[in-house]
Amino acid sequence: MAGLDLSPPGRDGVALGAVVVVQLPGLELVEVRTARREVRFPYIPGLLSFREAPALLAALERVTLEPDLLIVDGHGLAHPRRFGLACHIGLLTEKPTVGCAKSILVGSHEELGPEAGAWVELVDKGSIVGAAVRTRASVSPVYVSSGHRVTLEEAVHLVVACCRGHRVPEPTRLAHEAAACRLPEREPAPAVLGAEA
DNA sequence: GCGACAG
DNA sequence: ATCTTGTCGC
Repeated sequence: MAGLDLSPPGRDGVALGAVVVVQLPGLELVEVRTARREVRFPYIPGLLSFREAPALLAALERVTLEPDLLIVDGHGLAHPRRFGLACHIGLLTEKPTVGCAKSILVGSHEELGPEAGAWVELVDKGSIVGAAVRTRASVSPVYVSSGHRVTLEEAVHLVVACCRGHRVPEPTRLAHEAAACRLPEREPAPAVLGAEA
């Protein structure tokens, strides 16, 4: 699976899109790619795709492995038009995609259990659009929603499965580090015939 | 009209 | 996203 994130644009308007590929179930880091790109579109709640998708797609084009799933730092269905950044990325890449945001854009939810793994539905205008998920005890939840070709339940379980003691799932956290130039680019290890045996 | 509002 | 120190708790 892969995590995607974008650095805030610098004063020159250039941002760094980052993709990290990790391997389940151990979450070993196998590839890190970034792409510099000028970001012109302003941040407007609900229109994040137009600002972030180009740089993220540019970074994705540099990835040589074929991640089976993408985790995006933003919402999928949990969006006013039910089509957040995770939906755009998923549709354009044709890959199963999960949205995992750190705050709510639309919807509300009941209290959820304090233990890691607890979750409740996120509801907007009568529709279940996502879930509030406790990725770690004693921290505020993250907000998970389907981006593309995943059910909400699958999305929740995947996010829970790739958390390692932090509030944010590991692919997203590592992508954030890479976008901040704190994690160097990495080539995937060359595949050697018979090496898997 | 007013407030809320991913990153 | 950023502005921002120390502090409380595991």
